[in-house]
Amino acid sequence: MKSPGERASGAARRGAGRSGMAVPGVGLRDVAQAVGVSTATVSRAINRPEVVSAELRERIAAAIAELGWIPDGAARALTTGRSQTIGAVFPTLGLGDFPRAANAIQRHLLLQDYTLLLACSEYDPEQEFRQVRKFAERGVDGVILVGLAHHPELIPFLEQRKLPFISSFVYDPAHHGRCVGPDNHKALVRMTDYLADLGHVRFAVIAQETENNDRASARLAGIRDALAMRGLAVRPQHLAIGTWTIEEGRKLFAQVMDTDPRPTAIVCGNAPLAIGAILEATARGVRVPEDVSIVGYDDIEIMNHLPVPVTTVRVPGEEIGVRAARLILDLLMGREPDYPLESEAEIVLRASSGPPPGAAASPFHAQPEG
Amino acid sequence: MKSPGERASGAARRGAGRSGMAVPGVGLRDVAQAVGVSTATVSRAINRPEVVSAELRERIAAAIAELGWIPDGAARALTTGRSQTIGAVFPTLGLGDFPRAANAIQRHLLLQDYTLLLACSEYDPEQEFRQVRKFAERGVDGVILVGLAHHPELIPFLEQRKLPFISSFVYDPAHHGRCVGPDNHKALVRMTDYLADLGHVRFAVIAQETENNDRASARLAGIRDALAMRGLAVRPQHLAIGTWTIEEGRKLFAQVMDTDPRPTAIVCGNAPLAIGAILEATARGVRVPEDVSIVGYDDIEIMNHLPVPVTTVRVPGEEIGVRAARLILDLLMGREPDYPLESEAEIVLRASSGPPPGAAASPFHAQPEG
DNA sequence: CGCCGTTATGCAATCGGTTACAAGAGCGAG
DNA sequence: CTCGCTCTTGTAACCGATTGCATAACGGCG
Repeated sequence: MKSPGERASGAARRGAGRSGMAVPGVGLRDVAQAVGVSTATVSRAINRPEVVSAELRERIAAAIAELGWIPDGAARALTTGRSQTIGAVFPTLGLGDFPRAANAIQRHLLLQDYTLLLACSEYDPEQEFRQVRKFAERGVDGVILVGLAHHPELIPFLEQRKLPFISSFVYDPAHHGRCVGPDNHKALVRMTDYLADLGHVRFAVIAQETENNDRASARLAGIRDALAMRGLAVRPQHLAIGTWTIEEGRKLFAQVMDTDPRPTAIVCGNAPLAIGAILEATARGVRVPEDVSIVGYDDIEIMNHLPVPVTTVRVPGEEIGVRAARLILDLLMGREPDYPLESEAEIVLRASSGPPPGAAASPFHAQPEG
Repeated sequence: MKSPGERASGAARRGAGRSGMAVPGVGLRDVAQAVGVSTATVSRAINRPEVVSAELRERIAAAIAELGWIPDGAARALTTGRSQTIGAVFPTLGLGDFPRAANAIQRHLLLQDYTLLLACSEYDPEQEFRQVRKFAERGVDGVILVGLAHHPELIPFLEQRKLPFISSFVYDPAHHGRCVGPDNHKALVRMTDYLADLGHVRFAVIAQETENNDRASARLAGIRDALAMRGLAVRPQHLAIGTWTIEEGRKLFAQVMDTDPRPTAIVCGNAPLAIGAILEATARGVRVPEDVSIVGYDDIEIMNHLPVPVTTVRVPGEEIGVRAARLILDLLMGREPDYPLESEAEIVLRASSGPPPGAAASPFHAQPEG
């Protein structure tokens, strides 16, 4: 047996070599040996260059480049206790601003030398919890969730393990510092007010299932609360709940329009539903906005290009993604965030909304408040 | 100094505790101690349950649940040389079937206890390479790329490190076993043949930049080759290259239609371009397909719901995702894939394509070949 | 000329599991 | 009763980096 002092160099030590290593055969030891210094010095040259003499630093850098060495993340994670990794669980990547935000998170994390682990829950809290446990196992340093409603054991799990986490796509003052996004309730209050100010009184709502989806639920509540302020409410037959496909939007549009009295304004809870509603309307010869106003949520590109461009709530997905990344890192480092956590959900006015049928077109009807 | 034998239990040993650990204060040692066995036994109970007696296995499982222990991925990765992690670099998540495929990959990997690291290259080979290097640093066991065209150093880098990798969304017999997806060339040959069989001779193409994008480039080549077989070609003024937005689709549609002679068929290289073309056509009062046929690529939901439903190439994103996940794992394990690697790109006929203006409508014109 | 503070570097323990090898227990056969 | 085999479990080295502490080199100062 060799004494500890005379360990063979990495390259020689591992024969056929385990597969799966970052750089088969090249380890920190080999770099150290090549330069003629200890591994400690090489390690310091990487992590705290200022404590290593300039000349040595250069020789080490040269050797690293020469050997093509890449530090082993697992070993590093083991000693430092940080994996430089953040996990995010999104409901899906096929809806609204989620892909944009995911991309933004990933890009921003990379700038700070962090890597993103991404998973989808498909709106199922069980699955979300499973994904988060997997992340914990992989040793993520923090977790980005979507929304505030989760599996009952999820938050305790994260807290017990002291894993920092934030909620995105949602802002709630009660959770300040732990969430970034728009205030969904406020956004739909404003949208509803805008429509009501145009004179609408018969509102229909086409929205996603609100169970396990606090954002959808906040939007619905926003509509209801804004209407209630004016003594109005959504008739049961004007409330249609479904998924997030265009197909569904068409179906639900038909459903709420086949009622008496008909609604004069339809608020859609997500982009595909709004697209479906608009397309079904044009297909049926229902004029938008003359016969019925239709508004959506999420301003994806097509909203502005449909036969009738759609009035919608614009959620700044890119901004939310970047802030989510910043916030989780700040939380991790114990820094105080110095940027707003609430994103403004802007109401983008387009042709799909107008005064209700029969109302005198006011000369200045299309100005939303604030 | 303590002798090795009398190491304190994990919980007691670490005082204030490093942050960032999966389960602060609970380690394999604590589980072992709780059950009164060695760490080796606990480890075996997890990894090779069959060698541990049933009774003990149960007590260990109970203790693990009791203590809420989760194995530390970094430590495990360090010793085993595998991180149970796969990295994927997609061009973007905002186009076509990419989100669907990403989701499918992730879901399938999770079933096999693997975790997905996801990044986007934004069609920039430099960035793709950077992301892959980052993945190598994180110790991924394999890499899933999109397409066959990459940074010149990317493949050598992966090969040098013996990192298994595959290309997705592309099938090329020359790379059999290392790619999954449709044959882009073949798909567009078929689409072009279909249009030519309808009687079209003046083709326009609206497509993405082909530099750094071998799939777009294969599609373009498919169109050209199919036309050449009939002695036809795309006029320079009928070839418009752009990005992948609806806006761009509208612009390029206008561009190729403002020519003389006009094309009678327009082949679009991706979904947003096709959507833009269709919408611009209806906006301008150009009748589809009476005045011009328009076909697309990727069958995302909206293609079937536009004012004129779009004939398009359906790429099975879900299937590609699942197969990509399977293939990279098979490669990793040295297993032979027992499922097809080439995905059929189906041509979905819809209302946007028909005979060219002036042609006698054949009674049976809309049947594509095999 | 010797003492001491700096600065640069090396030594070796350590992170938390995994696994080769050793060792003990139990059992049937000779 | 002993030998040898199988079945379980324990011992301890090891993965590849990080980092507290020790040490060496150097220079300034009294």
